Amino acid sequence: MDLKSPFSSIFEAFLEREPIFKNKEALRHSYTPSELPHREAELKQLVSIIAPALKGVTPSNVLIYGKSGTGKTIVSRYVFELLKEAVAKKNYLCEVQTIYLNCEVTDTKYRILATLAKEFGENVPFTGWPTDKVYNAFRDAVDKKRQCIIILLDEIDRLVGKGGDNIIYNLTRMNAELKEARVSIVGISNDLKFTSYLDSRVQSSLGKEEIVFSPYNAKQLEDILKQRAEVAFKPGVLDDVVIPLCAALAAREHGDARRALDLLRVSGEVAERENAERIKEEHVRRADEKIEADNTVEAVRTLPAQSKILLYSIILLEERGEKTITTGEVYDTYKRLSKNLSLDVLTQRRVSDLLSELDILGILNSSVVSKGRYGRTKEIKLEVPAAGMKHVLEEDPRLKVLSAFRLPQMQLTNASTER
DNA sequence: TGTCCACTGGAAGGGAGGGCTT
DNA sequence: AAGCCCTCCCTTCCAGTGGACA
Repeated sequence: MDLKSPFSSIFEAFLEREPIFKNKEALRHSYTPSELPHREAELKQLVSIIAPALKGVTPSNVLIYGKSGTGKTIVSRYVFELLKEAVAKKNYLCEVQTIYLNCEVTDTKYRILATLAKEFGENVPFTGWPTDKVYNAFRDAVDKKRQCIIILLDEIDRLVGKGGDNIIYNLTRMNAELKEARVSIVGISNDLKFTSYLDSRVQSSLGKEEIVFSPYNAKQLEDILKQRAEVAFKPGVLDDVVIPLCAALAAREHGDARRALDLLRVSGEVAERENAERIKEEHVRRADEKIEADNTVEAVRTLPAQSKILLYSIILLEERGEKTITTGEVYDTYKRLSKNLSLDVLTQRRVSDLLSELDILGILNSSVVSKGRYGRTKEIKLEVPAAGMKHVLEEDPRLKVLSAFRLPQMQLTNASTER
């Protein structure tokens, strides 16, 4: 290849460009900074609850509440790290072990017990054993020696209603069965009302101590961003307005520090892609839009096939100019599309659940309305741009043929459902 | 005032799919 | 291979309901 071609310098130019970032990792959620601004009080509170473990006294169970991005996880993990360091330094009376579990990932009784048991060297399969057996394996493994186990259950509210409340009960009652070891639970929940769904015995045992993380305000978010920006960016690349703007935009969303960090990082990426030397207000604005759009596209792309068809049905109805879209209409259209694709047709009951899931994802908005004599139904509105989403859906090879599908024209009378 | 529509949403349970033990 | 167990997705059944209409 002729290296004098006009493209030959493209890579060099790319490499020579002064990057904006010094260490982008500092803006990731997983990064643990050396200090946690505006969370000193919560940190001390948690330390004071857990510290007795070092003296061989079983710490009370703790529940930590707060919305997403208020620093619950990072503070807890930070405290766990401090605890580990303390244990490593001195020979304390009691051995202390900490375990972190995210209940969004590990969301069933079986999986939690299996993960815990594995943590203690037990060989438990992904599935197959009766849950009691896994529990026994875990309990016996823990009880082999005198030690204090502190289990951090992140997003503990995810366990409720999936049979997982049972596991919380088991874990909180476990000490009664242990001879040598002691177990304490630290639960982290986004949902303030979460305990009300629990058995009252579990409620009192789990909520012995409670710590509430209030949302950050814009000023506090600014401090956090400043601290991270110092590590993440080269000096002088940030316009003065950038950090306050990121903070303000994130504060609008219940003071979510994660959102603020994402915003700052994506702003940097947008600027970098444009070969800009500094990050300016416009980059932040564009980053904000990009994050929003990316989130929904990703959510839609990863939907199961049936939900995609359902969403496609709603888009078609909206394109046809329906002012109000009801469950019945969606189900009708969905049936046609599914038959068109020779896929199984789910029942209306199931479809109703899928619609609720789409609602929770923020892809659509449904509200139950009563039309008097004409029954009760959900009124459904799309929360995403129809045309753009149609495109995303048609990317799915299974749905591709639907681009040729045409809905019959709107009828003047409310035709009853056909079979 | 009662009726009745078009659903909603809870409960129970079936069965496929994964994986174990004996 | 047979007999279990767990999870996920789904169906079936059904009581409940807000409000327009007769």
